[in-house]
Amino acid sequence: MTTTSPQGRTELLRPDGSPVRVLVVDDEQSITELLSMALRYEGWQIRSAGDGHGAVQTARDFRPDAVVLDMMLPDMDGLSVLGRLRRDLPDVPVLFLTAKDAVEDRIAGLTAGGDDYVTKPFSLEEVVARLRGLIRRSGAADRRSDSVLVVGDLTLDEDSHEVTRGGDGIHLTATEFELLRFLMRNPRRVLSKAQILDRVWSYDFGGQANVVELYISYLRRKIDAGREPMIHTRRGAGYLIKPAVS
Amino acid sequence: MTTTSPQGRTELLRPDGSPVRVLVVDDEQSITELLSMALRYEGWQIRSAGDGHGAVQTARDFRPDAVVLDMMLPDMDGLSVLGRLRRDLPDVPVLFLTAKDAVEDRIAGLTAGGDDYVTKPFSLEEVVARLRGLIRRSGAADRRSDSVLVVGDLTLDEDSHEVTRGGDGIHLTATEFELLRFLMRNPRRVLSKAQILDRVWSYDFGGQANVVELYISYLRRKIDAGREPMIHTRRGAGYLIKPAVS
DNA sequence: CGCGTTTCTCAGAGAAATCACAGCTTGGGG
DNA sequence: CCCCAAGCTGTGATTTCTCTGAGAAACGCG
Repeated sequence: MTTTSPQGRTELLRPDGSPVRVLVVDDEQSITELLSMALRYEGWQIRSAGDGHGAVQTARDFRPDAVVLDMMLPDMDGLSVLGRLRRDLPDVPVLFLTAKDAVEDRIAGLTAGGDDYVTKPFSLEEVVARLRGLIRRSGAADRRSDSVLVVGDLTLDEDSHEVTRGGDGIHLTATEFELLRFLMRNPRRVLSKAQILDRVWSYDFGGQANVVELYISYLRRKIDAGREPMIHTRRGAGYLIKPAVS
Repeated sequence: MTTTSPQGRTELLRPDGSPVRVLVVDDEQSITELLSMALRYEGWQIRSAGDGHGAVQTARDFRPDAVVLDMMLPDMDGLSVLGRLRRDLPDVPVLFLTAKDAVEDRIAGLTAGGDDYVTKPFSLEEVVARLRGLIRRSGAADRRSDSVLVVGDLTLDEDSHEVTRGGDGIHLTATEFELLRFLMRNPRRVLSKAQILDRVWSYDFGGQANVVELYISYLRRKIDAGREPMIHTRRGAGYLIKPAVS
């Protein structure tokens, strides 16, 4: 089931109308806090744990609809945690967090069962999007909710990563895609550069805030080129996207 | 929930009808006083603290619906305070105050959970507006309250920053927008130039008082141009806005 | 390892917004 | 009806913000 919040955002709900529950497991507190904050803002109910034992225990009575699991925990390795989680909750989808340089083939096997993973450092948009996908596909939330965002004649498919405007396919790079997704998930709302940076770029990004300007510029070339513009600047406030005709 | 006060102002209330509670944390007493005064005037219940420990303690039993938090406190850094606040009040939205030049220096992740920030020196209108936005979106206040101010055929959307009169879109600069918002939040009420200056311009503004006249003039060109005027001068007293037909 | 692609920094051009100043207009008290 | 204070607005200097080209560095893939 999906409902539309007053902000115009669509949120996932479980079939019985209660909020989706997500368990976040990471030993770095800054990470669990960051994730908890962002995921709560999605309207989900969050619990967090700092190690494998805590995770298994919490999962037992919290019965989450999805788990975010760091593969590198102090007390047990990710696979053991996964095994024990699955004993209690056989169908819960898991989003793994792994270091960039971690052995990819081990993860590959794990994700075969419908799970997914993101590498650290991640961007919140990425984590949220993948979690939404996992939950949607797991059937914990209404399956009718689909993965295509539409604003005016612009469409973005979160599953296939396909973007079209007026029917024409548009190729975007990964960053461009995430930026556009964030804009399209908040249509007609002014988003500040800080918000965009916090959401679309990795949490450890230490660079210049004008990357946002730069990527907006790239997006405009691809999305708005020669058409009625959909991406607008609110000087001193931020950017927003809205249907062209308005 | 929203109600309309006798003066014609719309104020946020909590679902149970009690006033919204806000905790203000800053080490400069002049700032906490300035803010407390302005926020009380919104009909909110205010407590203030001068350091991190005080903030955490006060938050514990005051249980605010929102927190205004200076990032630069004498006893602990902003992030620690945030962490402890969140332990007790996981969902409370936070409005950060930061120095202008510190902006680049890691606001990272702060706006990610739906929080927001303003840079010092700020204008009271800005703080109030952002707090209202945070509270509205956090669900502490009734979600029916929306973000559009309406006076006669003039509308102002605080989310999209869109302004229309009689259906026609009107482009305003940042300062014009804030001035109009202040007027529209106080329709049919005379606002003195001093009030406007205190409210719409930053607290350290040292310029000529006639900027207000200047910006009223700009607004009239855009809002009233060729139409029945809505912005009126009360010579010697100030300005007011009201529906054209009266 | 090499090549095409993507990400990001830097810096300059340009546009827009803000504000001071000054001269002009208006309203109303005497 | 005159005059002055209060208010209005044109001009232009200055500051601030945004856009974008060029190129360096990092990445991904064969």
